[in-house]
Amino acid sequence: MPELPEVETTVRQLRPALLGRRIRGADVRWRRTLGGQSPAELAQAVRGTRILKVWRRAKYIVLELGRRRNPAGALLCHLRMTGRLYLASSDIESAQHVRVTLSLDRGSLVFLDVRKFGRLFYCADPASYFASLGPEPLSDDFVVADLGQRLRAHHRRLKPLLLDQTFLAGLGNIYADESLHRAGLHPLAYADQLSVAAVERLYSAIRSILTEAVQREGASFDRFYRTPAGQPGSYQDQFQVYGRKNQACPSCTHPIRRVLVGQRSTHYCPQCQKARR
DNA sequence: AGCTACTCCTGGTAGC
DNA sequence: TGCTACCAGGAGTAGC
Repeated sequence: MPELPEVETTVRQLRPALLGRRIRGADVRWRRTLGGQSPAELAQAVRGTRILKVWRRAKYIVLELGRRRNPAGALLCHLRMTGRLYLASSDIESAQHVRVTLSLDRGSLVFLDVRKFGRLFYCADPASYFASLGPEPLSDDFVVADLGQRLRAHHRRLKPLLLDQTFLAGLGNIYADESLHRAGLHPLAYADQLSVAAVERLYSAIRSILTEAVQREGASFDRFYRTPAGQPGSYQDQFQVYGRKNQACPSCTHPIRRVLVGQRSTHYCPQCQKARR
C-alpha cells in the first residue's frame, strides 16, 4: 500500500510536470473522495490557481496553489490503499475507477482509486492541518535521540506505535514490519522498555529501509501501486517478512509468523525478533 | 493514556 | 460453472 516511499516516488515524478501548471477545473465522479467538501467548493477554490510547489508530508501529496503570486492554499491527496495520481494528455480520462480529474492548462491530473478510501481535497491551511503529525523519519532534523525520547514517552506496543502517524509520519504496515525485523525487535515489545542499542537499531532500520525503498520507487506486490509513469516499484523483491508467512526467514531460515496486532496483519521472525526486554 | 472494535470500499479468491 | 463468504488495509471515531 502506498506508504512514504510510494508517495515520495509519486511526488518526485509528478513535480516537474506539475510546477507552474494552471488548474482550469475539477471533475468529481465520487463525492466522498473530497472528504466532506462539495464538488462546487473544490472547483471554486482551485479554478484559476497555479501549482507553485509539489511536496510530501507523511503520506500526503501536497500541491501548493497560488493566485497571482499570492498563496492560495493547497490540494492535498492521500492515496490510502489503492489510490493513484497520474497525468493524462487529454481532459477526458475514461479509465475505470477514476474519482477526480483536474483539468490543467496542459493535460489533466487524474486521481484513480479502486477502493475509494483515498482522498483529494482543498485545504486552505496545510500547515495547521499537518500540525499533529509526527516527525519525518528521513528528515535531517530527525536524529536517534528524537526517536529515543518519543519511544520513552509511550507505554505502547511497537507495531501499533509505528503505524501511528502522530508518533512518526510515513510508515505503514509493510515498512513497519520490515523495520522491526531489520532491528531485531518483536512487534509486541513495549516502546518505553527498549535498550539504547535497540533504539539505535530501530532508528537505522527505519531510515535505511525507507531510503532503499525510495531508491527502488516503492513496492508493488499487487496490481495496485504503480508510479505515475505506470511502472511498478521493486522494493517488494527486498521483503524479508511482509507477506512471507510460513516462508523461511532470510536471516535464520526460521518460518515467518503472521499474527494480528490491533486488526492488522503483522509479520515477524520469532527467532530473530525475540520479545526480550 | 492506550486498547479494541467498527466503518469505509472493491475485487480477487477460497471453498463448496 | 456459479455462487457466497471472506480478506486486504489507513485513518477516523466511539467506547471502555
